Amino acid sequence: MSRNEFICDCNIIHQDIVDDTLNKMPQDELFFKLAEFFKILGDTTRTKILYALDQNEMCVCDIANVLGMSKSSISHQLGTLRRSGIVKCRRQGKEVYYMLDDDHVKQLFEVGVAHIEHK
Amino acid sequence: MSRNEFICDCNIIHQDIVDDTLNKMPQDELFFKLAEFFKILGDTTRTKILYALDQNEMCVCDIANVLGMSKSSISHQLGTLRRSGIVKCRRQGKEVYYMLDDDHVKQLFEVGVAHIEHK
DNA sequence: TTAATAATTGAGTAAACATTCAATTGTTTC
DNA sequence: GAAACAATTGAATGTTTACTCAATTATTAA
Repeated sequence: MSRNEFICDCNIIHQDIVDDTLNKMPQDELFFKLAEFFKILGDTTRTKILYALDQNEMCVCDIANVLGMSKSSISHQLGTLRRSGIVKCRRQGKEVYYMLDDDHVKQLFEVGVAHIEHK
Repeated sequence: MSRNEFICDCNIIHQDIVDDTLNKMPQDELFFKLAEFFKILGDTTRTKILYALDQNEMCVCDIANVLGMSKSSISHQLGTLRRSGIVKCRRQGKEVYYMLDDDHVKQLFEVGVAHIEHK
C-alpha cells in the first residue's frame, strides 16, 4: 500500500506529475526556515519598524514614538527581529540603538510593494 | 501636550530623528497590505504549495499527495492563496487545476533562500 | 550608593489561524 | 435521475502570538 492511500481520500489522479513534483521539492527544513522568515515580515508592527530603521538608526524610545506604541511592545518585537538576524543593536550609555542587519529586507519590501501595486 | 507623551513612558530622546522618520513613513495601509502579503508566505504548508505549483500546475488531489496532507486542508489553503491573488485556478471536469498567478512569488522565494543561506 | 531613566523580560489575555471532521456542492457517467 | 468522486465549506479545537502590565536589569549622574 503506497503512502498516498493513507493520506488522501482519493486516487492519485496524475501519478507522473506528483512524482515529478516530489522529485523537485527541496527538504522540509528549507520550507520551514523560509516560512519562518516570511512570518517575521508578516506583521504590521514589524514591517513599520524595519521600514523606519531603513531610514534612521534609532533607539527603542525613538521607534516607540515613531510608531505610536509602547516601549515594551516595541522591545518585544525588536527581540524577535534580533533573534532572527534581521536587526542588530549597539548599546551607547543608557540607550540601545537598533539598525538593519539584513540586505535582503529592502529587496523583499520592494518586491512586496510591486505585488501590491500591480494587483 | 504632544501626542508622544501619551504613548511613550519616556521623554523623546531624538526629536529630530523621530520627526525625520515620521515624514518618511508611508501610510499605514501600505504596511498593512505588505504585512498581509508576507503573512500569506509565512506558513510552511503554503510555501510548499507555492513551490510545488511553480514546478507543475496541479489539481487539489495531486497537491495533497505531494504534501502528504488532507484534501480539505489543502483546499482551505488554496482558498486563502486564491483570495490574495497569489494563485488562480481553472475547472476541467470534476477537477480544479491550480497555478501561480503572481510573478513576484518566485523572486521573493529566491531572496528568502538567499537570506537563509547567508546567515 | 542612591535616584533616575532606558530597556528587557515574564506572565497573562485576547485574537488570529491551521487543521480536522462532517456536510455540501459541482460535475461526470451509467 | 442516481451513483461516484473531486472539491469546497463551516464549525470546532488546539496552537501561536501580539500586546499589556508589573517587575527587573543596566547604565548614568548626583
